[in-house]
Amino acid sequence: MNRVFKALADPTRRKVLELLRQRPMTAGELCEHFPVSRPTMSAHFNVLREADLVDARKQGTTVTYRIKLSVLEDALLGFAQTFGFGAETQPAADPVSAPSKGPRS
Amino acid sequence: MNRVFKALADPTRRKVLELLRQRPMTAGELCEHFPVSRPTMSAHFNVLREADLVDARKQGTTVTYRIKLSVLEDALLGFAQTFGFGAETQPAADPVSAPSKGPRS
DNA sequence: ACTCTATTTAGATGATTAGCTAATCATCGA
DNA sequence: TCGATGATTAGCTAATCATCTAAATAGAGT
Repeated sequence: MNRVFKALADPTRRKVLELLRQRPMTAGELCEHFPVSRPTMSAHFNVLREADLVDARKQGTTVTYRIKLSVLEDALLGFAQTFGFGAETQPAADPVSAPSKGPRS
Repeated sequence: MNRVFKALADPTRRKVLELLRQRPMTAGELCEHFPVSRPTMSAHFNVLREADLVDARKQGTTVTYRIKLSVLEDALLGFAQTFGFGAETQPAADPVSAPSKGPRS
């Protein structure tokens, strides 16, 4: 869980997660949204992957990243509950695990 | 909001917040819970204060820290809502601002 | 096999961070 | 005013971090 908070500490990584919330995206596609080099973005992806916040799937030459919403939810709401707020939750619209959409990890 | 997430990135600071959730505590009192030097803790307090997550009140020679639950809640749940979870919330039990509970200033 | 494209790895650099000790500041009680 | 106590500031080191360029890896198409 420490890794999750560490991962969330960087605004670039938070924005990556927000982009992935809309739909899975390839590394290159994600890179286009940021003014930093590709290797830098790759490093950010690594941090997110080590925090288990995203899933990377290689298809041919491209890598598609997919947010793992449940991991984010568990960390965020688990922590929130420690402080007494955010007790009740509904699983939320999940473009990844939604039926007949993307394959789940 | 970036400062909040930066502040939450350190486990010591997260634990400080959890301690302060129970009741306001003085700097020295908080220090007793951690195996690091007082100046180090003082630096952590600064980070928390700059993130507006705690309020410091000086009374004589001691400084009492108090969590600002609403700031934490806004950041945490605001971010959570970006991802679709944690939509409904109740303000949560607040030992600090609750009437006739903890020693108020 | 060659080449083009997508992505990651290697290696370097400057900035930030967490930690320490020693010193300072501020307040209280005698 | 002096000395003790609680807390912070100053100044340092070691480690981590975000970033870069250049090079390596891995498929796909010709």
